Amino acid sequence: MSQSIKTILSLRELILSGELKAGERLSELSIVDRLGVSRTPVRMALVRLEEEGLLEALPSGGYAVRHFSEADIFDAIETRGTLEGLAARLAAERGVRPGQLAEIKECLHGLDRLVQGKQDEEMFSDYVTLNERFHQLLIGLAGSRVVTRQIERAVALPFASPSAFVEVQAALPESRAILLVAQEQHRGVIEAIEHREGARAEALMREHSRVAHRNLVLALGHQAARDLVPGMALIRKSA
Amino acid sequence: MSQSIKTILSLRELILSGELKAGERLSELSIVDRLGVSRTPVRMALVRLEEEGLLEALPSGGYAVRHFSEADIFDAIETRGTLEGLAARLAAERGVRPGQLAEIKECLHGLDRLVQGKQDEEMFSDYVTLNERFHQLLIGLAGSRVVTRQIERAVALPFASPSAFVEVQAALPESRAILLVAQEQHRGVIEAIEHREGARAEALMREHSRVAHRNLVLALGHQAARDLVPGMALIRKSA
DNA sequence: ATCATGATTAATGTATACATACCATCAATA
DNA sequence: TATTGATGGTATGTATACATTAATCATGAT
Repeated sequence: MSQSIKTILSLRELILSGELKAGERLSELSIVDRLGVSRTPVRMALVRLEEEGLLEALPSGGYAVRHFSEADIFDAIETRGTLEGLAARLAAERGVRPGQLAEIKECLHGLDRLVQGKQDEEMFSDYVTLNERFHQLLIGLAGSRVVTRQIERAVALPFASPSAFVEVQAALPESRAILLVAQEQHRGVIEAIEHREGARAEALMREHSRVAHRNLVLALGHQAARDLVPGMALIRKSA
Repeated sequence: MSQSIKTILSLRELILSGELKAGERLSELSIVDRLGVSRTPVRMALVRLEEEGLLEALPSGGYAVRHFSEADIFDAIETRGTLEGLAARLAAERGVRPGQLAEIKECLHGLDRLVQGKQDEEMFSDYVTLNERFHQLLIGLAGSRVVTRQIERAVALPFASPSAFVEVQAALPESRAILLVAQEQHRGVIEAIEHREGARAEALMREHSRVAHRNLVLALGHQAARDLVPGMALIRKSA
């Protein structure tokens, strides 16, 4: 593995764990000292993490750990929902190949089995995997490199991912109900795409993203659940 | 001006002008020879242009000039419209400060005066400036850093910008009609935001982006107009 | 006391030497 | 003849020395 990749992974971990505090300026040399690689891969990692949204470039040069408000998380989720809605609508309007449909339906049935089974840790872990796959496949149904790329950027933020709040969900009493609702939305979107119902597909996908909104609000209420939100270390009350 | 910035500007120009052909692989050394800067700023420029969407990273390392299909342009415009629609809806739902509203209304009236005046080169040049400003201000009305950032990325592609097809438009017989329609949409969006009509604001902003769709189709028909489309050198029939 | 100005320091920006991985070409052997 | 291996060249990856710019602090004058 290259030094650049190693540096990206290490830095990302340091940021998400809160070891590097939000707002903190990151000098290249301090990272060199900390991680033991030269400035070149460090610079590369800083650029990539800025692109990812974890860092912000300072006007005078250099980078600082970005901080987010609760409103930012909300907006990131809304943005993802909007773009996934676009993907779903395009898929419905343009039609999809039978093979693709079969593939995502299989994924859908896998999720069905999980949701109907008993809820233990393994189940939530499998759910995350299958859920990510579902969203990935759905984006693929739109058949658009441009849209795919844009969504990839939108979900790069740790709390914007479709599965960002599943861990939180697992700790909530409402978890089964939420899973059932989310799965019904999965089913509906595929049905809408199959029937070429663009508006329905879009609306459902948008609403689906609001499951994350709800989980966010619930998580912010329960102190225990807060710490399960990925990237929570970056959240500040204001700004 | 830094060497990195100079390299980015030079490379972008070479790519958009078609001097570097779509699909062509760019080795760092060849650029070093061509532009007379060292590998370090060249590498930085390559990373930034990949982020911008003009280059694609090859699996084996290195970069190639990206190429686009007509469908890609279409999707890029649709993506921008969707995100600007999101911004308009959020602005309407959340409300905007009177100062902001006054500012964009002033911009709107400036556009009014231009559209009603006679259409010469200077007018189209001013139109591009004011139109960019209008879109910029509108995005600001949403008051969301996350949404702003996402839109900035979406319009980075040369043909995705709100003003990408204005030059084309100027060369078309339908240009006055198109300008009038576009301006009516501008007016309607602001009115909708002012009246807190989220759905209307979103729908109008989406439809507004389809002015670019129409201009694209018209441009592709007229051979003379084709060359006025920014980034046309990157367009290939397939892929 | 405050502001300005200079020196000092520390940061990023740049160039380049060196390491390494990949690819193509050619030769040798099965 | 085909396939495999060795070998060279060319690319990117990395480290680091050097240049340049920006921030900071101290010192002086107003």
